[in-house]
Amino acid sequence: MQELRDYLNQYASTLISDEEFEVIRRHFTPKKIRKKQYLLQEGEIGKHMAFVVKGAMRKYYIDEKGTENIVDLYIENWWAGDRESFVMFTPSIYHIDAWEDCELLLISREDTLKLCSQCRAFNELLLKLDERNNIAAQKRITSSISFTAEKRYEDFVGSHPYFVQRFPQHIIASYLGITKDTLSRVRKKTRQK
Amino acid sequence: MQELRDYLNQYASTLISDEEFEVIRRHFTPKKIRKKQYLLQEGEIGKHMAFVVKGAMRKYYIDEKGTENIVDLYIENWWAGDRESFVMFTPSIYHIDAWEDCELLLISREDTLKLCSQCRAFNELLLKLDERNNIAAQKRITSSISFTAEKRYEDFVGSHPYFVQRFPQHIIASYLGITKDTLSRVRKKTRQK
DNA sequence: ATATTTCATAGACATTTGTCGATGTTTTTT
DNA sequence: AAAAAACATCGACAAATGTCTATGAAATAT
Repeated sequence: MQELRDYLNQYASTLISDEEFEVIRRHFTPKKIRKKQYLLQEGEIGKHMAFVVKGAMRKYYIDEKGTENIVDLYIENWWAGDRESFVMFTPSIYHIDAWEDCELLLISREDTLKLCSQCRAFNELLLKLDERNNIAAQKRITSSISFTAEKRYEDFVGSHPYFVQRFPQHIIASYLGITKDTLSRVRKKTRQK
Repeated sequence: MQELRDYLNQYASTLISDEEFEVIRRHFTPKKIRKKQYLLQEGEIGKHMAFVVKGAMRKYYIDEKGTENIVDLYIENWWAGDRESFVMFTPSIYHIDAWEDCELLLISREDTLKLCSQCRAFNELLLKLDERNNIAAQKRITSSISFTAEKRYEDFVGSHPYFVQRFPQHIIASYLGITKDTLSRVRKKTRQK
């Protein structure tokens, strides 16, 4: 759990006390899942958000052709989950599975709301997290609607170097909204410079 | 200001009292801007978020070729601003200007934080708003990295019918990350069905 | 150690989307 | 009312990206 505490302290405006952390800790459930296992499957309701203590995960949906379209990637200190399903209690269109063996900390919607009203630090965390997520989402949208494949990849490598080491190219290509073949071409071109 | 109050009540878990609204109201500054005027220009720090009481706005950045790339559109009851610049106090890469004459309510970063800690309803609002924004952003990302131009437009018309009436096609095309010519083709194809 | 699966690259070709210049219409400005 | 600007569409061509099949290397499972 120390990982979560360190993480919270990064976001809180003041250090989290032992008692405070004890309250927070009690609302999370540890869970381990092995490579290739699902945290969430299409059609299910995403009852939990998962803090990634260790491991790597991906979120994707499967289109009419049966192709996996990766929409999110997660490693340590990221939150995995389908926010829409989690908030609205609607069936998810996404799958989330483990790309590596994972250690997670789960929290339910109910406990999120409870913690949020009970614990100042947690409320703050959520606000800042969403803020950060929104900023990141805006950047990703800007990039995906107006950059070429080449620039998108450059950008990605620059801002997420760790992801490049943890996931193979065809996964990253899909995350960027291009095919593995196009990514391969882009990399070749870059190499020649 | 009634517009803001109605809006807040949609999000608050309980109706907002007169005193409470008075506190909130005091933190906002009304501002009118005419068509084509800027709310924010590239290089400036986005010191305010703007609640759109009336009118229509767009947010875009200008690339090396001098092309405007629309990244966001706003009409009544939307929040306009560059969140990154607003939160981090960094110069914005975006322009935000009025597409129609606008009535806005501005709030500064400082006042946002103040209100947030003073007023339960406002804190709740921010949480829910960010939540909704994140969900919408996820959808837009999913759409822009994995749908064709045709499906993206269909999707857009379905979820934002009002925008279609307020903005010309070349603006919407840019928002979707395609050219006006491609959108014109897509529409022609759809018409023939 | 061997067999199997996953991964990255390549080339040929198809499809989608972008670019550009032209045209006619509508809207706005003067 | 006339002139100017903004808008939507079109066609021809170019560029970017997708599709598919094949190949060899690397990683993983048996």
